[in-house]
Amino acid sequence: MPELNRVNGGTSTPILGRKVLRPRQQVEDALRKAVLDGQLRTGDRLPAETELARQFSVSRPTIREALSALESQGLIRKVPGAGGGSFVQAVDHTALGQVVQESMHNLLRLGSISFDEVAIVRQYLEVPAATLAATNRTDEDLEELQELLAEQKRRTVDDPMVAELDAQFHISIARMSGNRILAALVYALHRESEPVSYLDLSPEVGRDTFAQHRHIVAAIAEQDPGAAEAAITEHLTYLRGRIRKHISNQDAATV
Amino acid sequence: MPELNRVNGGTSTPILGRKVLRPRQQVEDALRKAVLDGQLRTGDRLPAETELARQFSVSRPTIREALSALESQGLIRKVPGAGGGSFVQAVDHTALGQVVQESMHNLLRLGSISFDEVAIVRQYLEVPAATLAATNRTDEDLEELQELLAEQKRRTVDDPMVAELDAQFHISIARMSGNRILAALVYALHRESEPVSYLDLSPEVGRDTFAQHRHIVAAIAEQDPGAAEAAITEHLTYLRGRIRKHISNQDAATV
DNA sequence: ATTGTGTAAACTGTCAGACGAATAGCAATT
DNA sequence: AATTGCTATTCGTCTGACAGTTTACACAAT
Repeated sequence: MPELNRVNGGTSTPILGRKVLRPRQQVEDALRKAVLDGQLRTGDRLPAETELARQFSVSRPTIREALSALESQGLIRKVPGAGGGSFVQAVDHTALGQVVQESMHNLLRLGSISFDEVAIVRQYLEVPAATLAATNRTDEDLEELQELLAEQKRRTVDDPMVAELDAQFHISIARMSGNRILAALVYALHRESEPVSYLDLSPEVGRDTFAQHRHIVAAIAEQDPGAAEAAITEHLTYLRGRIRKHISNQDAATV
Repeated sequence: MPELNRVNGGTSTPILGRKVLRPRQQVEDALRKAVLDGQLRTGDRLPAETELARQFSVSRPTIREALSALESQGLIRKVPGAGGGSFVQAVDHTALGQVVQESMHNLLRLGSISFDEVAIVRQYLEVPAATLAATNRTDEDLEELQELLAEQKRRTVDDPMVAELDAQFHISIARMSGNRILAALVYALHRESEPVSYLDLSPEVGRDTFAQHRHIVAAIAEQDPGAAEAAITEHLTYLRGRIRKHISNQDAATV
């Protein structure tokens, strides 16, 4: 009596019994495929929910559930009102950054990961980001960094904008690396680790970090990857010694 | 006449006009908050949809839409049937890995990012992963690596399991780093870059990479981070020169 | 010519109620 | 002990309706 399941590795592929796909799942899969295969392009408008319900021979709530899933993934955007509908979205690497940030935010809240883990991984990626930025930056990139520097120079350490400007500085460098995944990950990691918030920020530390930022920008200006790597490494090492302990953290704190 | 909007940075916080929250959004936010604040614990069962509809004074489809959003985020799991319902899930860093993998998969399909970007970032993270694994590995970790090595030794380069065993090898090392974010990111980056699939895999290359894997494991066994870093760097450098060009890729290919 | 107001149309958001599908638990039968 | 049948409880899907939102257009007022 031959076995009715074909054995493949550790799992069995049934000959007869296939897992049925529920209506909502079929609709969701079909629409996602249309988007990912390029059959639907960015900006294209999907038919109205009532029309999709007619085309797929399902009820409108089933369509709604499938569309909501695609919206959660960022593949479409829903617009109410006349001229509304579901529109295919331009999905780029910033969607990855946001999805990572949101997921890490939840995990931090749940205690599944720690700030230290976030901060350490951020540092692993900031070094190559600066190095690549030195190689790949444009003139406009450089101007932008210099403007950020000028804005930082105008601030004292008690200004609430200091943390935001620092974030913009590092996130911009990652963007200028030319590697979009690096940019997305550094964005998310930076936003979730909030390094400046945990820094013991005296006026002296403010001056030191500003000088280090200037060295980083100079290396990027000179398009010198080695100098950029050295400058960012020095900056991160300096900061590592000046972190207040996290209140909820039992381990040695790092930024 | 004072302005009715309080200006804060580039955005305005209205004094009077606040963006209204739709019923579904309120329900979703309330349930998410209950999970993230620890009011609901892993394994807890939420009330039935009809009961939640009664408690929130909304219709059941509205509850369903809110629950579906939470399920998309991995915060709950829905179970049909008697004894079913919505259960709070244990969310750990593997959820981050999956979310990143899915997002990157879509972005690759859409052409928003390239394989090279994925592969390069993976390499940036594999070096510290091996280094940390040398420091933080347990005896069980080491046994697992040695078992993976033994399994790899049994395979010839045309065996379809070679790619999977290589993936397991690298992903396991990242897990042994003890940094959960690193583990999650390396998992996703490895799964999406599929390095072995793009390798020009001759028997000689197979032997060389196996020897390199053995050096990596030896360094991890000795708990020597410097040796682990050197071994993984050598391995990645070796592989970088032996990649077939990506079919859809215009740039120089790397792994 | 420009601005403001009202209306209609077209879409999504939500509601109410019903039935189908899936599942666990329990009792009866073999 | 294993199998089958039944019941209750939940989620999944359906139908139909109304509410809310938005755009476009027509018309009146300036």
